Amino acid sequence: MDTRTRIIVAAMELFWEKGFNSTSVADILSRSQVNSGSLYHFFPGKQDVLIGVLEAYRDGIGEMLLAPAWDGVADPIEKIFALLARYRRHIVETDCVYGCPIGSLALELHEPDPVVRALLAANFANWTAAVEARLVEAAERLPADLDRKALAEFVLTAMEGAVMQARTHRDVAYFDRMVAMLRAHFAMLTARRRAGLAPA
Amino acid sequence: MDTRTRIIVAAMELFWEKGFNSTSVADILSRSQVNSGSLYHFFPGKQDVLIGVLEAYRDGIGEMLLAPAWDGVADPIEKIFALLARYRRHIVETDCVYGCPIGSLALELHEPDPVVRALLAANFANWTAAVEARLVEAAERLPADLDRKALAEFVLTAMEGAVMQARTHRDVAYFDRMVAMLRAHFAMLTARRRAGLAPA
DNA sequence: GTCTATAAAAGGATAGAC
DNA sequence: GTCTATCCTTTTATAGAC
Repeated sequence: MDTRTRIIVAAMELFWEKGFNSTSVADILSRSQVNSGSLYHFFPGKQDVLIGVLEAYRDGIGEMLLAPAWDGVADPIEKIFALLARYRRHIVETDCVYGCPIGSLALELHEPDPVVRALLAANFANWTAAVEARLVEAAERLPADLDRKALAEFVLTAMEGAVMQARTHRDVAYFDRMVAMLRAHFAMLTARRRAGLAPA
Repeated sequence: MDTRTRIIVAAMELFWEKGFNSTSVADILSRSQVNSGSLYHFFPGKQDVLIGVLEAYRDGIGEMLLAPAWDGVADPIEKIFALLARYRRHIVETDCVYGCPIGSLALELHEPDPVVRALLAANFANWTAAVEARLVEAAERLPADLDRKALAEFVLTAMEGAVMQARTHRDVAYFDRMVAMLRAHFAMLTARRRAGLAPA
């Protein structure tokens, strides 16, 4: 693994574990086994390392997140819940300290520069686009007048909020209850489609 | 206003504007017009100022948040949406940089000490308890088998997630679409109650 | 309880040889 | 591209007079 990549990987881990502000450049150097001079050769400053990390998340969403989550799952709506199940696994495996790396950075950085903010937004947009595509695949089971973009975003916001609650309360049950509510929401939508009713 | 209160108020504002880690003790001293010696007379350290801030939020939820939001609103379900409208106003008034002060701290602090974590959890618990109480008031319009605690938490998680999205994209529309989805959810629940159907 | 001065450490970033 | 040494600023916290 080349030096630049080692730095990005180390920073990715550290920003996720401790946040951006609580991670020092010394932390990154120590974990990546790189010297100060090398890091500043590749990156003008700490903020540019963050940009590299956010680009890596953006470019890796398919391979790192979606593909593993959807392995062996064919049904489009089940793919959405399989994605949520992936987050549940992260929560359990970290004893409920898991935080979505993008969501945590989005709330930690109060005055991000435009490039950073755009990358955070792009990461969220890719996530919802992937969910929205599954809703399009399942179109015949959902109400014809459904706002698919809004529902895809709703899944993301519910996931982010639930991760926050599970983490704060140190209890996966908060995440599970969110999933149950979303399941109920989808059940009511498909019921509405089957009944051929006008919008509720 | 006494010194201790001035410190808490200044810190409350600063933690909300810049976050905990990005606020220095010097920032708090400057805004509150207090000297170093006085601050450390009242608080052992910066973290204890945070504890004071979280206690103030916890003790002030009724007066600072719920009462203003519910002024002139009688219907229990509308009170829930009036609370969300309050957040919408904050978002608009801050040009979409608004972040929920508790939610932001919950994600920024990756290894909070037990007292801080418990206070964050207590703040969330009070919020959902207030929503849950409105759901109890509206019980006759909702399905009998509804998990009211889960729905109250769902409202909180959706709000937190939507505030995150609106802020990251710098666009209230993300918040508005979440509210529309929640409205649809409530509409489907009340329709289910009126139809007297079994759980979807 | 409040004031000023300052200690002690950590942080981001740079210099310059190799 | 990599190495070591180091500068400079910021930050939390303390000392001790009043």
